[in-house]
Amino acid sequence: MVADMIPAMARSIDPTIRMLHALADPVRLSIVRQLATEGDVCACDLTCCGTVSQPTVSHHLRVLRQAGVVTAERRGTWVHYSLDPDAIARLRVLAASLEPSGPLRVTDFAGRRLRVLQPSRSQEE
Amino acid sequence: MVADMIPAMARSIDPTIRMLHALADPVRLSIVRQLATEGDVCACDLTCCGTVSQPTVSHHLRVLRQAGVVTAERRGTWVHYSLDPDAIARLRVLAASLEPSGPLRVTDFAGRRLRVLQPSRSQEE
DNA sequence: CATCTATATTGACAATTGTCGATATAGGCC
DNA sequence: GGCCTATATCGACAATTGTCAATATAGATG
Repeated sequence: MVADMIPAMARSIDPTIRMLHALADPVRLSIVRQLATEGDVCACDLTCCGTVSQPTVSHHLRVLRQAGVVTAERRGTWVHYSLDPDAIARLRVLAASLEPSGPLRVTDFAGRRLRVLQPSRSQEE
Repeated sequence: MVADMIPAMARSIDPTIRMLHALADPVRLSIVRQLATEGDVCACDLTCCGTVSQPTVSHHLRVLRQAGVVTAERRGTWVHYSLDPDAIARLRVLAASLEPSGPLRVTDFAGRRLRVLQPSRSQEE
């Protein structure tokens, strides 16, 4: 119905991108870390401990939900959030797939490096 | 000198956020995956295989460099890019810290769940 | 029903982002 | 020096994002 209104990142086909994007925000990563520590947190606690407004927290929780990072369950008036273990597993799999010893890694040609230069200073920072 | 011109995300204090943000783009994750597979790739190969222009690839490589995800070394005319193993290690550590069995995890109260509701349908998707 | 609290949505805005064409820089080679 | 190729930067633009105040919705309780 309102499918055309879904933002591009939310409708990105690659769930890994959606997960990374959801995690790549200070407020959202803070929420995720709190959920990882405390396991099951009421939205009101997430609201109170942050530096941003309640609608902003609600917005970030929606982004996390749509990315599959968290799940929500209503308990009466309150809504409790938890990390989705599958999402964390996907993150671990991603890290493993990028690891130098990863399954698909083709080794670079041994010792082929000619010299190592830092990228010219002016462009960094 | 031009310090005021650095975008907010690039000067984010949390290197984890910078790394996640750098990975949370289709073009950049594609580059990172190619580097994970092939190990050491010339920028010209990254340019040719993509669907975006050369300046765009160069821009994304800069984002990845500034986030510490990749390193660059010049070999004559060419610049070869590699994944920074430290960045991948940081990603693995992050995944581990979010894992349900993670070190800081406080278990949720056993069996305390009252009921499980999907968030109201209209807001998802 | 009315009222209260918790959470979500809407609408607006400034800031950031991804993209490109044009241009600049750097290195190799004649 | 001049020329060629590879890469980076610049300038501009549309699209997306994070944020808030205001409002709406949902559930509990009187």
